[in-house]
Amino acid sequence: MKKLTQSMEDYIEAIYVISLTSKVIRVKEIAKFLNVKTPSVVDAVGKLTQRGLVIHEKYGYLELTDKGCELAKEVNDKHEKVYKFFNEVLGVSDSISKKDACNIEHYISKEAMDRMIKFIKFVDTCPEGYPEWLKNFNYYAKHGKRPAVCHKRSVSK
Amino acid sequence: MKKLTQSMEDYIEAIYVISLTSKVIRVKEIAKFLNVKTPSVVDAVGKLTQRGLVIHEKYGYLELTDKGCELAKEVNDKHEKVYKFFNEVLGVSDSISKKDACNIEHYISKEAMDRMIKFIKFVDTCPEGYPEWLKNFNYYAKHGKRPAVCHKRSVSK
DNA sequence: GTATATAGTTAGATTAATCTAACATTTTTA
DNA sequence: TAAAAATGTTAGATTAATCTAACTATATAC
Repeated sequence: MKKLTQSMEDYIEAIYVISLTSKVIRVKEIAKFLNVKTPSVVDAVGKLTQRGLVIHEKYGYLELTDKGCELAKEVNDKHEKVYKFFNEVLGVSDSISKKDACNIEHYISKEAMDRMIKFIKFVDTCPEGYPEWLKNFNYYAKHGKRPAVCHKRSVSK
Repeated sequence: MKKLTQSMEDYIEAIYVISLTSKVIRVKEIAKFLNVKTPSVVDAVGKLTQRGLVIHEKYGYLELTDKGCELAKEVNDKHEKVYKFFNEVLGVSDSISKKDACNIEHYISKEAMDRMIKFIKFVDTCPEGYPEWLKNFNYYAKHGKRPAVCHKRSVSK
């Protein structure tokens, strides 16, 4: 089956995200979520329905099929991970990280995705907690130079 | 002036990149570079000409105006930096880094770009050369676990 | 239970990016 | 220098994503 377009990915992801906090899903909510008008949503939902990703009772509620849900989760997962990487590793602000993730999620390769995920894990599982080098990077990014070296004594004995 | 579309950015960047290794630029080369047909190029060049970014002698050569060149460099710079970050920091393969950079260059924010650039610099200006933690990350990405700790003696005296 | 408000749909237009096929110009070459 | 080859352009079609305006269905409120 052909890949979804960026736009269709947005729609299916929106439905998924809305479903996380909302019992029922309506055309209007999707429109609001994505900042588009309702006819655009109807159009998109029609296409997603044809592909068996969404079920839509006319004039009624929407839901994702299993396949649709799976796909939506994949897209959203990329979003979350790119967001986390930009925000937590690179230190990009929340709002910009969100925007960037929104766009990049449609384009980034599996391989790069994998590396970002591993990078986050690498940071999160650092034996000494939040790693020194990342602190130093944040300092560097902010001040344009490394922090003054702290000639700390060896911990080993 | 309105922002260029992704596609227009591709065209202007292509012209710039071709100009780096080629004395003269023709419609056909751009088509080949971007994997599109010549009428698409003619179309795009028309639009870029209207915006004062390109000069095109009918049936002849093309060149970027100063403004066009500046813009093209900006786009290409993003490309280069994203490529470098993916490749050198995240350890993504050359070819995939290139493809990802190609897409992401159109979407990434100034802020994230800035952080990536700083990250690369942070790595490149590490006082001890290629940083230990990045070696460790590469090991981690490859093997799924950190390298066995080397209880090295303190260097300080 | 009818009128009004809200939500959803359809029809038709617009913009952007692409293509193919036909045509025009320029360059090459014999 | 005339024919052939290569390159560039134009016209017209297609696909995708969006919109507005008009219309339809459902829900709500007296």
